[in-house]
Amino acid sequence: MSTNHGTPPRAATQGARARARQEVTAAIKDEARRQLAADGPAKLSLRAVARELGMVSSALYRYFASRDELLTALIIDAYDSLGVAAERAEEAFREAGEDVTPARRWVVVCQAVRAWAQEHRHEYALIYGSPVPGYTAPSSTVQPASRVGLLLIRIVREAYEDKGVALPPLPDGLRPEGERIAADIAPDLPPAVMVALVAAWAQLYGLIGFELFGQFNRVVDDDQREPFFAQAAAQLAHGVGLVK
Amino acid sequence: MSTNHGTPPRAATQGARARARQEVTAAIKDEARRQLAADGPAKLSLRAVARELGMVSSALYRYFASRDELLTALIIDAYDSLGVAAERAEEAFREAGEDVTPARRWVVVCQAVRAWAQEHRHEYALIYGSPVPGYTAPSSTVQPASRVGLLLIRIVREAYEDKGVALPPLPDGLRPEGERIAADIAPDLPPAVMVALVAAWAQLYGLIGFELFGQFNRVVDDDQREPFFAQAAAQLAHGVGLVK
DNA sequence: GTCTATAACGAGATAGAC
DNA sequence: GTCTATCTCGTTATAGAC
Repeated sequence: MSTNHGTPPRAATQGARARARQEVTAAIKDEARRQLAADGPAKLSLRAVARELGMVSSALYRYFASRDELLTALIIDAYDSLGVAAERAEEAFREAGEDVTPARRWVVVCQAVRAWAQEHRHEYALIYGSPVPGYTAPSSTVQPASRVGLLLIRIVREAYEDKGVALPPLPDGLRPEGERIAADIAPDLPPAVMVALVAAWAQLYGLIGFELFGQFNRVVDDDQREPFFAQAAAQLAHGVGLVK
Repeated sequence: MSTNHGTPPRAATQGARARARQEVTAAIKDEARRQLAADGPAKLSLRAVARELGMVSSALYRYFASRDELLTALIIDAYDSLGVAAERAEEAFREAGEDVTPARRWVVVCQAVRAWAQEHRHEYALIYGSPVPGYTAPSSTVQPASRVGLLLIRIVREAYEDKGVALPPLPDGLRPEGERIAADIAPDLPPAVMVALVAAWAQLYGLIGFELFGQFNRVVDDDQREPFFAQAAAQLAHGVGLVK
């Protein structure tokens, strides 16, 4: 209701404050990510972050109420960063590409996830690695965590609308669960597709995690991992019914 | 050169010592596994293990030269325990089962791995979860780590010998790598089979890890996870060319 | 030879008084 | 916000019991 004529106007003052707060928040998270890379999430300590930033530990509590809350912020940031990377890659491919088939879009998304994981291995470990002892993720992480999954669903859905999806029917025992998953997430897709999609989604992270965490070390040559992954991702696309 | 007539004979004496040593070693590892479950591998502490056992920390060094060596022992034990579980399940199925097809044997092994992972979630996290910060596994872990993989290869090989494997050829770019993997691990199998096998192997752990680490929480119903997994494992079998 | 206990070092975290 | 006293940790040196 009150207008503001003064200098500096209230909006600017609040803006400046908000900006400062945002900068400190960002600095805290950056330093926390550095410690994540060095010592892993289990040893993340508010005190150490504060020390490194030249602050006193109590000052940090103005920005994050607890270590767990800082962890949650890092997790949400990681999911969002991964989601944005995947979405951008898919969009760029769709806009620039010739030969845009659903299967190719699927592979592009898989490759984007793999690339992000390799550029952010510690954040990847944070969200898809072992759970942090003593920490349980709050429900605010659920939505960011689903971004990549929803993108994959969108690709399959559009292929399905164009009749570009072909899958054998589900075994009877799984039909009800397939219907439930579909009802929850993508009511327009048949149960068999949803079940295959959830499996492919998990399998994608098996491929990426094995490579990232060294399980391929004496198995797949370093310079062959990219084509190997592309082949496996294409097989996953086939597994959810996307035709070549 | 000196013979021993006394009682107890040397063999028994050594046996007793060796047995005592083995018992203490086992107690140390048991307590370490307990701490693994409570605080994760990053916080595993020799001192805490010693304290809990009523020993003094320096005494532990008679059994493990360092904290990392204790970790290595736990890792090797976990791989071996998992390998034995998978091998036993497969053997039991082969001996008792009617309808023993390669695809069914494959699914049985996958289910055994999943069951072991759920009964030993912290050991599973140790070997297939995020790497432990500051620890790099020595080469002595490589052989135990390959037990399950070799079992899966054996199943596919026997199916291949019976012409029970059908796979499309590899894309040209991956053929050399497929040949290299085959030459290293299973020279009698064609490159396309080996590439598909390595991918399926990684994907299996994606399924298991997602379920274990909570990624399926709002996606697959608790009581439907077993049939869901069985279906996915059967699809993996199909992916390596095992026919129904 | 094999084991355990004492003591210590250097580094880091933590709690609380000020 | 600072300082200090008190913890933990991995690891080693040493001495003595069996």
